[in-house]
Amino acid sequence: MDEKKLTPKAENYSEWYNQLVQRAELADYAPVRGCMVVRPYGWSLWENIQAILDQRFKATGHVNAAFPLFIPLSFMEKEKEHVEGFSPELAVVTIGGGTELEEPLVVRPTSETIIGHMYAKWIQSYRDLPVLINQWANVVRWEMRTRLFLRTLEFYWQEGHTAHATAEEAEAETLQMLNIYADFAYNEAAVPVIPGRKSETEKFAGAVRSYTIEAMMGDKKALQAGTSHNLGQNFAKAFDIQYLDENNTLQYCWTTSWGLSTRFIGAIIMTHGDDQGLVLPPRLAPIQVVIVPIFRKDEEKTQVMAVVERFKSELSTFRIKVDDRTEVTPGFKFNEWELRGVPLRLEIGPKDVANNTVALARRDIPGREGKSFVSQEDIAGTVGAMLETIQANMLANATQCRDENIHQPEDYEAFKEIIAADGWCYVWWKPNDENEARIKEDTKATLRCIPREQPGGTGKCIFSGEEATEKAYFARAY
RNA sequence: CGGGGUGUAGCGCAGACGGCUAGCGCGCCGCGUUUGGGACGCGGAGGUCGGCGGUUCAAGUCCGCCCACCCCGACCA
Repeated sequence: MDEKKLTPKAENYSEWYNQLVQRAELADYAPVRGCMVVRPYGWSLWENIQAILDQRFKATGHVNAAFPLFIPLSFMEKEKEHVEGFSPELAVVTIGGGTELEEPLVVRPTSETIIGHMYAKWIQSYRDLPVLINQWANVVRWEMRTRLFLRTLEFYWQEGHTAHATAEEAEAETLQMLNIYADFAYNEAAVPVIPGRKSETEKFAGAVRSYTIEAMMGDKKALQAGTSHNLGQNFAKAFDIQYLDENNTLQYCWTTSWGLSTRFIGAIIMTHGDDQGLVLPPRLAPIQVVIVPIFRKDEEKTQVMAVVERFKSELSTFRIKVDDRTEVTPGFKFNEWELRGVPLRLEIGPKDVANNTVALARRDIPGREGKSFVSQEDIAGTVGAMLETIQANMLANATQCRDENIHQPEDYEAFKEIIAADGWCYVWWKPNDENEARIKEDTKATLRCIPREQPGGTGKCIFSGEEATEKAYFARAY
């Protein structure tokens, strides 16, 4: 067994994922079961995700704030579905400073309740609306089975919470944020997600309607990569979030919440990663370009490093790293930066100095085919264009892979075969909780989403055969 | 929480039927030679063998209990 190589995806996908996350230094296991340490490289990736989303939230009128980690247990119990959904996975603090607390505190699994409580204080009039707040925070959910980034007891995310005067406004907000997530996934992460609505059984505990962006991982399992919920007046009624309208009538607000977490890093890994390791989309990569100088003698070193220095200043608008370590060979560095998913690598050696060239190796195309020699002239232009090409190619590859694995079976037998072979099914569906549960029992597949884009017309429900007006995606999921 | 597996150096592992100073590869430190796809030589450092208890002249090794982690299921962003 070659310890230098990752376990191939085809051999053991979970093992491939676990090794990759740790060896690329994205995250490590914490001394507490189910918890992770996000290492600097992984956190840097998260910071890039944060920066882009944060900018888009602000561009749509949202502001950031910070709410407490601890929530009175009684708050969680005020909204019936919410407490039913979350009580099994709450971490509860009962002792503080050595004495038993009068009321236990839950470590927030999400912040609808405590934010709802505050909104009730802050909102008096229709003039106070809408309230558009986001927070970047950590939350805790006591999960049974955990995996780095995908499901840990504690994870990092943003949660937006808004309050509106009308149902229409709340729905528009919910969809606006879903669109931001989908656009982010496509255009920044090169993850071709399918935006859609969750079924009754899959929706958020306490929501009227939940929307999701669903992504297909390399093993064809679905991953919910972001969610946006229309909470209707459920939380407004539970927490008395009321306002006086223009006619001096007391009204309940309409609220929403939406979140995207560090799980998205898992989505990036499993959408783009290959047997060499991580493949990061240029727009999000902590390091976009790594420069590997190659030389033997001091004289060569001087010449090579002169070019490297020039590149450093010419490429200053990119996130670059010069790997000038002398204790490892260039070959070692190539493998290491490929493992860590750097989109583009420049190799500069004596031959390049002589020829006024540089070797350009793109991560999205492994091996020799991804390597070319280009002129040193206008290196910034060349690099910029190549990074865009890589970004586009990654999205195209992921989209192709996704579409190749989505099938449209005509009957339930074919449906079961496709699910058994790890495919996704796109089928006519007449909403029915019991039938959905039966499909899950039969096949382990769940209704991932009812996509926003619909073909129109009607068809026969894949399970019941009844006339259905919508199509839905079914797949096994993380 | 059910089923399976694993705990020996930072990582990966080996240590019949108990036996004396616990070993190997990678990594790490030093010196030298190297450097265009995971370099090599020489010399080093590094361990309460997951924990507790038991059996024994003697326990990584046998027995019991506990703990942790991983994988596969049921629940979830």
